[in-house]
Amino acid sequence: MPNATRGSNRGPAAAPENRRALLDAARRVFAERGYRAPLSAIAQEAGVGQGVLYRHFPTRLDLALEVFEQHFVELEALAAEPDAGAFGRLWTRLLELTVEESAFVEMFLAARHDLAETDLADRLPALVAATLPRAQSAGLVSAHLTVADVLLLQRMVYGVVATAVTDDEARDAVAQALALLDGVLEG
Amino acid sequence: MPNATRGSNRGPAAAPENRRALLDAARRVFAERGYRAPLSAIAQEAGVGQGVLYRHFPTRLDLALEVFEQHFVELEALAAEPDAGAFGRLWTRLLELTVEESAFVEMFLAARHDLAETDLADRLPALVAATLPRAQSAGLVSAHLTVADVLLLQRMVYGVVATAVTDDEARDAVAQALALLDGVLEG
Amino acid sequence: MPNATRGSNRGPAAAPENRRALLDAARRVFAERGYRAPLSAIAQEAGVGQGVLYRHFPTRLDLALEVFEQHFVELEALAAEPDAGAFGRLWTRLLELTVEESAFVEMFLAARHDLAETDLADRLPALVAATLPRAQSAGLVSAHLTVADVLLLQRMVYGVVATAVTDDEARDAVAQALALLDGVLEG
Amino acid sequence: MPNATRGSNRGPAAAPENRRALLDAARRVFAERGYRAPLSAIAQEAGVGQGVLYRHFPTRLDLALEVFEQHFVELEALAAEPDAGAFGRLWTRLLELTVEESAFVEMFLAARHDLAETDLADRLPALVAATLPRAQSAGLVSAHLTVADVLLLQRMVYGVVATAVTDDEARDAVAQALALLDGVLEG
DNA sequence: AATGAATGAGAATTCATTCAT
DNA sequence: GATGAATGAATTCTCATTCAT
Repeated sequence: MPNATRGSNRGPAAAPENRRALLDAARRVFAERGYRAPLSAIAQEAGVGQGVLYRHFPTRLDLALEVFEQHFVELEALAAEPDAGAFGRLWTRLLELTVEESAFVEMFLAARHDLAETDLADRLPALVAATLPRAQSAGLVSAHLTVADVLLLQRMVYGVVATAVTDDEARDAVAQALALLDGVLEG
Repeated sequence: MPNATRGSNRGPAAAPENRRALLDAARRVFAERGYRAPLSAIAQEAGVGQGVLYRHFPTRLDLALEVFEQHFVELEALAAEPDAGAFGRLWTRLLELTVEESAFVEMFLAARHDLAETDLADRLPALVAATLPRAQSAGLVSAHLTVADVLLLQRMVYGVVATAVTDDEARDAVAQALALLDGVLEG
Repeated sequence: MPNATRGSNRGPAAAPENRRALLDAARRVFAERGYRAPLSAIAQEAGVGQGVLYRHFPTRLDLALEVFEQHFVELEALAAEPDAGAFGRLWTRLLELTVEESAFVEMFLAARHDLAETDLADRLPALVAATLPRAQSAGLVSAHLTVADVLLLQRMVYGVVATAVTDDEARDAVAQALALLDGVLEG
Repeated sequence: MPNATRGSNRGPAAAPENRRALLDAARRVFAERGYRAPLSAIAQEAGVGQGVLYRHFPTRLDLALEVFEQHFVELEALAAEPDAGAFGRLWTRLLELTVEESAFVEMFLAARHDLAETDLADRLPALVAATLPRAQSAGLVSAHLTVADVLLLQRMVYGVVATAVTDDEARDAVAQALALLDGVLEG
């Protein structure tokens, strides 16, 4: 019979705050210790009990999905802009995310199999499909490039980052890779 | 009183055999259950006690390194052939390994940080450096390609495989990626 | 500023209704998931907050007692009828309860030790004592049977039900047991 | 990364001793705290680590089965004797077990559903079937009694014990129940 | 008086590692 | 040198209970 410890029960009002703290903690902990880090570490880092974590995010995947979600929201906002430059900005931000948030990469890799059941995999293609044609019409991107090609290019950049030893090396290697791919991307 | 075969303790003579069995088991288990599979599973699969595993391979990394080693030996044999086609065969085999032994990819990713202290990272560049020039002289490969470029291309293929959902998808995606990269590779 | 219906807090007026809902939920949940089912499941099934459950029933036992109480009220009504057949109807209903509400049996077993402090144990004997003599005078039941015997017989039926694998088997086994006991019960 | 604590590793030689200690501890703990007692309590009571418990008995049921097994071995020994009195001695011991080891009763009840997949349920009937006819031929037991009847009678005694408040009350109540059943059992 | 989130202790399970034989 | 059992810390998940609102 667990004893609820008398102490700082800040009541339901703390719920949204706790949720936010958990997401922040998850991002930090996943980044530092990998996607398989103990959930208890995340709860502790967020300064909440284990139960709160489970209430807000029943599974590890729910937590990961929410972290992914935040990034997707940002990308979708970029893709929603109607001008021809939207694709370019989307692609740029995607590369930035890939390079800067290498934990995001690792998390995605680790969660990949679990994610199969979600629609996450379809959201990025949709964004590319929505923006690529306009960029091609405007002559900003090679007309031969398909949506599948773009996604493949991103996966290739992914590989460079994933195999990089340090963040700096990742940055340099991606730059070099993009130089190699120059002819492929541009018209 | 020689009373050797009590139980299944086959004595010192079995050491090399055990070592081999452990390596085979490690490859199978890593492939099936990932690099983080329990070491006990490997010992069991090899049909030896846990202690034997620890005697031969004090850490998980030692086991992984040895598995990598076997692949490197093969690649080095390919690179050692003196003809202009050596680079092509090396590259082909490298891609095969990347695609077919996806566990190898995962293992490498998982062990990456631990591997930083080893010389594994330098051996592949050495092989490329030894074979690429001959292939370029023979006009088989674009003269603009550097050793660094080749390694980068391999990492890109890596990314495609690492992000693939299934082995089949990996194969298809790599084929498509290579088609995209065609202009880069060939003269 | 009366701003009552914020959320679904229906206020004090809902108290009796909540109590009833909790009892119904408790019966259902105990039946489906056993006496050790999480209290939160009962609150949820009742559609009320956890706090309400604790307000109405401070302990799991209070909840169980109340469920028992409802059955006792029914049995006491049967025993209150003044005719010679009252004992027979009481006995019949007792057997039905034992057989049909197997969760009731389990609950009683599980709560048995806690129940020792209550007067539950005395109420059934009282009902038997109140009705048995009239049935014996009318020659409906063996004159040798004591109140203690009847209670013992019920416990024996209990044992048959408690050890039954399925409800159907319980029914059959009780019938067979009663056949065995025929000579004991009747005059 | 769990640290194996340096300490009292008495080596494999302790295995049988540990197994015995675990069984004894299980019997004690089940008796005192019920079949659902924490497994950790059993390991502690036995003076071994949790892992040892899991090695010897992967599931709670395995532990319970082994405890049951010990009793069955005893009963089977009784039933194996070829004289007409075997049934009587089996029945007597069965009642003793039912009464004296009330934890055994509780354990059986609690494990009942898990036990469905085992052959435990068939072993007791087999013992009765093997001994009852001889007792009947010798006129020691009513010729009308079937194997099913005997098992039913045992379940009825079971019920009496299961619903008893104390061990003493159980003993008295069983005696009284057997008196009631006298006519049923004897010829 | 109701709500429902927070708390954290408890229990099950898994493994890396050690070590007696 | 091999065996395989022992150890126990670490992790996940569950709930009884409290309490701010």
